Amino acid sequence: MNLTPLIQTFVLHFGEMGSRWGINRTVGQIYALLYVAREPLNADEIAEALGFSRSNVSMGLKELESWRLTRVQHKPGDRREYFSAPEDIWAIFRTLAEERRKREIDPTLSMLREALMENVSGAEDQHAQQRMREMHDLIELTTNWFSDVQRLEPKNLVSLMKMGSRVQKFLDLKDKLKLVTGGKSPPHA
Amino acid sequence: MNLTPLIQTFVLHFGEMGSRWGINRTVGQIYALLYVAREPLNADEIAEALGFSRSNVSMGLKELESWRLTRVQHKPGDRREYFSAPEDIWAIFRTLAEERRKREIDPTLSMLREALMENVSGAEDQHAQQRMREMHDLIELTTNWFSDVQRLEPKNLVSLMKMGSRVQKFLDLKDKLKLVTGGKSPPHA
DNA sequence: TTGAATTTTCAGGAAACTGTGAAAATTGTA
DNA sequence: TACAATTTTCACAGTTTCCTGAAAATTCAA
Repeated sequence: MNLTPLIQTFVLHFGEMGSRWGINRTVGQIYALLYVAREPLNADEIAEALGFSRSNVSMGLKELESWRLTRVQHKPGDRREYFSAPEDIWAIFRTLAEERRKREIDPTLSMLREALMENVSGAEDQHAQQRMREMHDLIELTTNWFSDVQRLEPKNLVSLMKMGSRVQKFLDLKDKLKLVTGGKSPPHA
Repeated sequence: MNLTPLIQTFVLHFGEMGSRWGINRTVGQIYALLYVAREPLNADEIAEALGFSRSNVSMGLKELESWRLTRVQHKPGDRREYFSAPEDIWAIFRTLAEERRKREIDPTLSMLREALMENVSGAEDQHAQQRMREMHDLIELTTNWFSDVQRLEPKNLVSLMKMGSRVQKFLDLKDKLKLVTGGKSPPHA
């Protein structure tokens, strides 16, 4: 690895973290490198910088592409592809959340919905269905809310977050004044 | 596995999902089983139901305990320990979030803070530091907000979530009326 | 079309992770 | 204290995942 110590620490950390998240070390390191790099990098430069084989880098980049986390561009007079991470970290965050939803949450919700359609009789199964319903409702509520909120302008999202739990006071306000919504029922209810 | 088909599907699904999340299959299946079980189960019952060795179950349960996701109780005249998942799924969710924060987010924030303290000169490192700062700020903002919001009563949390992005309208209201906060600066700013 | 540059695929060795049974340790009771 | 019940530890065999180099495929310029 011919990286500055600063960048090396960062890259190694995300390699480790990746493994805990079911993402392989190579992929974590490649993305960490792209994320901090000043310029887009080609596959050879990545392999060189991280000490991985060229083919390993190729597979890692494909994996990242399947997550829509990279941008590819070309330089004039150079056939090689140059990879980078998006400038906007909120965009990265959103993409990550969308992909995880598609790959993990949605299949889980489908499985739960099918299980809840079953007509069961035993007390064991009835209880299990009740628990699955609770899980289904929680997952559906939180993910719908998450994608709702992510549609806000980043600026507004930040100010919402900075309010933290004081947002509650506005909900109380709403209950008292019945303003704005005029009593319409909420979505996803 | 001598489980009803309904429960078996659920258990197998979480075994698979677990692997994608860096949680091993055994642990995922054990927790799925505890989650839907009507009664607390002892280790032998779990091993029997899932077809795992007794020792594997023992290790899986220890792992779950280290995540604070299980409750242990005893039956009168029976020395064995009986395991269950908490009744309240919001509590499970909160515990999971707290543990992940402790294990993954906090170490990452420390690493980033240390990297940001470094006094660097090269343009490469200066850019890297800038990117790390953006990441640090985003992680800190979202996790602080998350733990703030999780302190709300579940009932209020649910109504907040059901509002989705319409919460924005209340922020506009705040800006117009300068009510409630009276212009105090927000936390974590 | 040819061929050099580049990327991708893939078989198989290396490394990491899992799951087991046997043995050790712990726990509770007589 | 002794001992039976129960839980935990651990070395190792089995399995999965990772990574590589060699070969195949693709791309593009001449």
